[in-house]
Amino acid sequence: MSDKRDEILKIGEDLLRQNGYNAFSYNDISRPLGIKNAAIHYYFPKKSDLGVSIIHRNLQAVNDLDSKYASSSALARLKAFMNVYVESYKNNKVCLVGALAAELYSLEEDVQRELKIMVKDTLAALTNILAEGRKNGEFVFNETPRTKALLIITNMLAALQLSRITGEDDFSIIEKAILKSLKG
Amino acid sequence: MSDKRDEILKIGEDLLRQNGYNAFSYNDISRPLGIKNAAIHYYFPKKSDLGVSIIHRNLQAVNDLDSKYASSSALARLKAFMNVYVESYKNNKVCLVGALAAELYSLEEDVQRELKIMVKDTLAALTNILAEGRKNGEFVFNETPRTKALLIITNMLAALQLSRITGEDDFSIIEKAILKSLKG
DNA sequence: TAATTTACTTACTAGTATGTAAGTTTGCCA
DNA sequence: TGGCAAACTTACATACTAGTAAGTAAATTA
Repeated sequence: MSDKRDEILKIGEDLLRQNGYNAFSYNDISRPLGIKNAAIHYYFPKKSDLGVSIIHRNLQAVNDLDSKYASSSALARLKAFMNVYVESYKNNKVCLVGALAAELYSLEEDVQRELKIMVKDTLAALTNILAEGRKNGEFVFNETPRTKALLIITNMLAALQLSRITGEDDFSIIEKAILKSLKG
Repeated sequence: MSDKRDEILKIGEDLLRQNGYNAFSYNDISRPLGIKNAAIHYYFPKKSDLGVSIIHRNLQAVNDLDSKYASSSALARLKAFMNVYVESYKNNKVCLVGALAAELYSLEEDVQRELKIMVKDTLAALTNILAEGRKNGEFVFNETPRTKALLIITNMLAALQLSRITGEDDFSIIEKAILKSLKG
């Protein structure tokens, strides 16, 4: 995989998560790289190809994280999971799913399809962490693991969106409340 | 306030909440109304004027709801509040805040400003309902009222975004979990 | 060394977006 | 009945946008 292809993906993802999918153009990517917009089409013929690749890269990151921490405690795995959102928060970005979900019906079909896969995988990963954590006594909660995962993911996803607006440190408040809610 | 102005606002809001702010044009609004795109500019010279008005209309709706149920129980008020999201869910739309938050930095300054006001007001309204509900024994929760409000709003906001993707009835699962979490 | 591939650039098409300016129709009001 | 304002339309300017086609220099491979 070439350097430039990776740089394009990185800049594209940044723009997508800062401004939205329909708010960035190939020129916005090519300009900081000092190349022409047609060069982006060389790597990603259509914008949807870029969109799909950005999601794919994130999906791999989720899976890599999952296997890297496979033998760690459920709490460590949860914190690694949540850290993805913490990093986003520090950089004033929303998460990929949150960025794309709002514009869902304006997205090309292949992008929608890849997004669905990512959501399914992410939700499954968190459900798994929660289920194991409860089994070994690390976590306490009343909902089913999948329901609790839904609650946590929605909290984190929207916390990123909201705290950009309120300007307060609402993200951290929510983050702490989630961790507290898992203690008996 | 003219009929047409209201129709424009309604169609604009629908498009905004289905596809996103940067995904609809004045033509998308004028076509179903059988008028020309320049006619929309007559009512809303700039797109940001339309954006601001759409938010303003929603803000009023939140406040109207607030005063309409002023003398009702906290649970009834909470249910009225949550019903706004339930209606959105039925129509496959995200909420206004969720739609705009994702594209925040691509929005014109006046739209960003109005959005901030709406978020502040909405959060204050829910915080109030929760605080009163706890005071009179209707609700039980450990967090501060504002934190609990943040948790509930993020749950609802992102539930709308996520359930469009998963295709499951995850919205209803989350809705029930929220209500249950307020019982002692 | 010749042929081919990679990684682009140049130049362009076609379509769409926001927005403006000037003109037209319709109905009301003095 | 004359004038004026509301609610448009017509026509246009400007600026992007995604995407394509053809060409090119440099590196790689046969």
